[in-house]
Amino acid sequence: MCRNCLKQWQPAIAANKVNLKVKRGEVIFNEGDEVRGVYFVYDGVVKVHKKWGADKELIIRFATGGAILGHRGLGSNNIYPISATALEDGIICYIDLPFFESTLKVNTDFTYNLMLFFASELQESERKMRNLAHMSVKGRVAQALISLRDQFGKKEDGSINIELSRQDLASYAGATYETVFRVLNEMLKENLIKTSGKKIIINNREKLLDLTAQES
Amino acid sequence: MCRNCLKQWQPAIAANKVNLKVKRGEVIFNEGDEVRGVYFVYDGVVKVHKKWGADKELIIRFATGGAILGHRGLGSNNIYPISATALEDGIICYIDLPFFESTLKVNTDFTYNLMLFFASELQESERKMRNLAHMSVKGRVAQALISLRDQFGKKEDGSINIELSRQDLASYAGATYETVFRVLNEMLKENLIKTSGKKIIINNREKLLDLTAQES
DNA sequence: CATTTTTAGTGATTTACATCACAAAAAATG
DNA sequence: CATTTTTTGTGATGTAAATCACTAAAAATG
Repeated sequence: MCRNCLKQWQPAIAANKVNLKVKRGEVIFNEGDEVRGVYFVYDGVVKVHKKWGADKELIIRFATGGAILGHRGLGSNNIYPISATALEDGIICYIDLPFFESTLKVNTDFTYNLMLFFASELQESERKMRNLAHMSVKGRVAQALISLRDQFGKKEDGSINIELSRQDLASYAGATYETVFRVLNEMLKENLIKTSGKKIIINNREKLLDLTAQES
Repeated sequence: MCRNCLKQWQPAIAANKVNLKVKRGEVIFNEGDEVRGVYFVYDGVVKVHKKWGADKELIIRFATGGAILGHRGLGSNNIYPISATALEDGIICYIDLPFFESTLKVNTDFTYNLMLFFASELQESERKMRNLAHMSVKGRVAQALISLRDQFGKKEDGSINIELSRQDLASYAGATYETVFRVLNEMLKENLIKTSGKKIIINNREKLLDLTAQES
C-alpha cells in the first residue's frame, strides 16, 4: 500500500522514509501522543488498541504486511486516538506528516485508494460496534477467531497462523480473560475448536459462524 | 460538503443530482440493499443505524446539514452495511455512484477532504467501540447526551436541540429502553439533567463528563 | 539455574443490565 | 372524537459476564 503511488514519486519516498526495527512488545506510539507522521508495517504484526484504565484495553485491529498505521491522527486532531504495539519483532516504515500530506496531494490515485480503504475500515468498525452492543461473548469470540483465521490464514497443522495470548484474544473480543477462557472451554467441549498452548485450530467453521449470526 | 468541488463542476452536479423529499420515519435505504449512489442531507435529521434481530438496533450517528450518507457502501462491497431513516421531514440529495465516482476523480480536493472526513469518522467510531466495550450504561448515556448537545446545540430554553424518543436515545447509547430510563431518573435525582417530555436540559455538563471518564 | 514475572487455569461471589410483564399516557389514524 | 397504535413509566425476576481470589505452569531475567 506504501507502493501505491506514481513511479516518479518513488525516489522521493525512498528519501523520506525511515525504517525502524521494532521488538516484540515495543510501543510504536501511544494514544495521546502528538501525531508527527504515519507508519507502514513492513514486517511483523502490530496491534492497534485503545486503553481503558490501567489494565483494560480493546484491540481494534491487527496490522500486517503493508498496512498503514496512525492515519487516524490525520486531520484536525493532532493527537493519536489509539496506541500501536508490536506483537512480534518487525520492521516499520515511518513517514513524517508534511511529506505524507504532499504525497497525498500529488498522488491523487493514492488518496482515492486511501479513501476507499477508510470506507471499508469504517464498515468493519461499525460491524464490530454492533457486535459489542448486541452479541454475546461467545458470539464475539467466534467472530474474533474467524476474523483471525481470515486475516492470517492457517499453518500446515491447520492452526490459525498467529499466536495471541489469551489476554489479547480477550481484548480483541472485548471481554475479560476469564470469560473468554470459559467460552473457549465450551467451544472445546462442543468440538468447534482444538487448542494446544496458544495454537487454535478451527474444527467447525460453520457452527462458529452460526454463533455469530444468532439473535442474542 | 456537497459543495466542496471545483466551480466548473457545479453545473454537472446540478444536472446529476436528484432532490428527494423524505417524511419522518421514512427509510432512505436499508442495510443489505444494493448500493446505487450516495446521499447528502440537505435538510432534516437522519439516523444511521444497524439493525439486530427484530427490534434491536444500534444508532451509529445522526446526519444533518450537508452530511454524506451511504458512503460506507463505496468500494468493493456493493451492499449497504447500515440503514438510514429520516427522523423528521427533510430533503435529501441523491447522486448516483458512477457520477459520484467521476466527481471524486476530477475533484481531487474533494476526495482529499472526504478522506479526512472518513479519518475523523473512524476515530469517532473507535471511540464509541471502546465505550461500548468498557463503559457503563450511565457513562454511555452521559456521553450520548453530550454528543447530542455538541452536534445539535441548544434551544432558547437550554434544552438539546433535538427531540429523540427514549428508544432512540437508548439505541444511540447501545442499551435497552428500560435501563436508559432508569439511568435518566438517576441523573434527574442527581440534578445533572432536567427533562420535560422529550426535551432534555443538561444542568451539569462537568459531572456528566466525569461519568464518561471514570474507570468502570 | 534459581527466582522473579508473566501467562494460564478455575471456582465462588457479585452485579449491572437485560428480560419480562404490566399500566398509563400520548399520538396517530380512520 | 373514538379507537387503535405507539411511546412512556415502573416494579419484579433472571442471568451473563465481570470481579475477586486463588493455584499452577511457563517464560523471562539476572
